[in-house]
Amino acid sequence: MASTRDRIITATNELFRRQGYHATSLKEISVASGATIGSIYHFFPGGKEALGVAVVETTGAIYRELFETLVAEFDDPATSYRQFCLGAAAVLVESEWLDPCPIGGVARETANTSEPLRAASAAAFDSWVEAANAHLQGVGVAPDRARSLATMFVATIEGTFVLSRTRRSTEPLEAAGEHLAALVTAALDEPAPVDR
Amino acid sequence: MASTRDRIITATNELFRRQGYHATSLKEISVASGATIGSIYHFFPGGKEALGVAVVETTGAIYRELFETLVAEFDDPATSYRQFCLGAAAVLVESEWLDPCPIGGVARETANTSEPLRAASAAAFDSWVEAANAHLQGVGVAPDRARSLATMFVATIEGTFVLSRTRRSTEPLEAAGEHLAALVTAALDEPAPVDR
DNA sequence: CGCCGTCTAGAGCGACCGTTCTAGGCTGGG
DNA sequence: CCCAGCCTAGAACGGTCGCTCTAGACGGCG
Repeated sequence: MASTRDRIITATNELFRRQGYHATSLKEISVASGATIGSIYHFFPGGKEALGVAVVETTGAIYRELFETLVAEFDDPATSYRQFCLGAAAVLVESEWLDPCPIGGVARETANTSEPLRAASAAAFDSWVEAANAHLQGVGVAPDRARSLATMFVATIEGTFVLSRTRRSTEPLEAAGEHLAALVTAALDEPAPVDR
Repeated sequence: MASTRDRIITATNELFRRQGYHATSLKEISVASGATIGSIYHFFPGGKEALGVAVVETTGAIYRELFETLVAEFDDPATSYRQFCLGAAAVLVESEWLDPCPIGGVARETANTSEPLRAASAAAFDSWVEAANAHLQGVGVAPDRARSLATMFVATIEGTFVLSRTRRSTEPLEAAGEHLAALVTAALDEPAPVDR
């Protein structure tokens, strides 16, 4: 059985994915994790906000690793990004439309009301952009273009999560996979900037 | 002075943009709008949920019109989408990082917990996709490709809002503007599908 | 065995939540 | 002038929130 701390984080992660930050109470987390309120405050003396930061940091690191392993499975870079979207679509359907990413929700709810949570979310997003940037540069995309495309990738993924989940359709993720693949292919074909 | 009902909706819209659905209380809405709790329940007998639906529907319609007028200002379609992103970036900075779109937050918070709010959010997103779809087909993009690109556009916009706001940077919106413009240009150049 | 730091247990705090209720002002038509 | 209607006012409800506190269970080490 996982440690109490890990169970608290895992349970909180799932509750955030289902209903977000503010709609999730410590009592719910207590019940779902099998830990008492006292245990939660023992491991996270900063209360709900500190627990939220820990969840964001943990999930951010896991997803970064997931991206890196998943993207390394394909020889063609464009295929990697398309498959990433299709994989996310499968997760979305299997989980019955749980948000694949608890961080997006936390970020949206707290970007103007909690600096610790905003900063933790920004750091997670930054690490993903950096991972995609490194991958794109590794396959030959010019540096400035790679960073811009990496940012676009992370933003589009987050946006398609919202759209697909709200509309109960994998169509946005499939469309994003195709268009992101096209952008990657274009960036590989013509490494020079295409500014107007 | 605007009608009480309108003031309630406007105030709620702004509070949702700042802090989301669950973090906004009826008391806050009452103070911000200058209407009493009794008035809120008079105009929205369904309570907070019904008020949320009204806000989503109102904002959804306004933004659809905004898109249509804004996109008609430019002759080159690619420029329209780039300018849309740049305009959103300006709004974001001017409002000191208020979420430009209350619907995305509401959708993310309630997609699995309130069917009326989920349905209203989905309808708003659908109407935007339809507006972009109509615009793209109007400038000569093939139907299936136009719909896919329109979906990608709405998803990317929502995603860049989250990323830009969380990171306190307009960079994601600027990157999205460039890449969306490139996708539109490509769709105009080669109307045939580019599937692998 | 006895001790101590780590972790768990659960009652209880004040504050605030969404909601309901009754009563009173205000306005336009008879 | 009166009165019926729509709208406002604000107290009050039960419930739940995040959080604090004290007490005890557990296990490794001297």
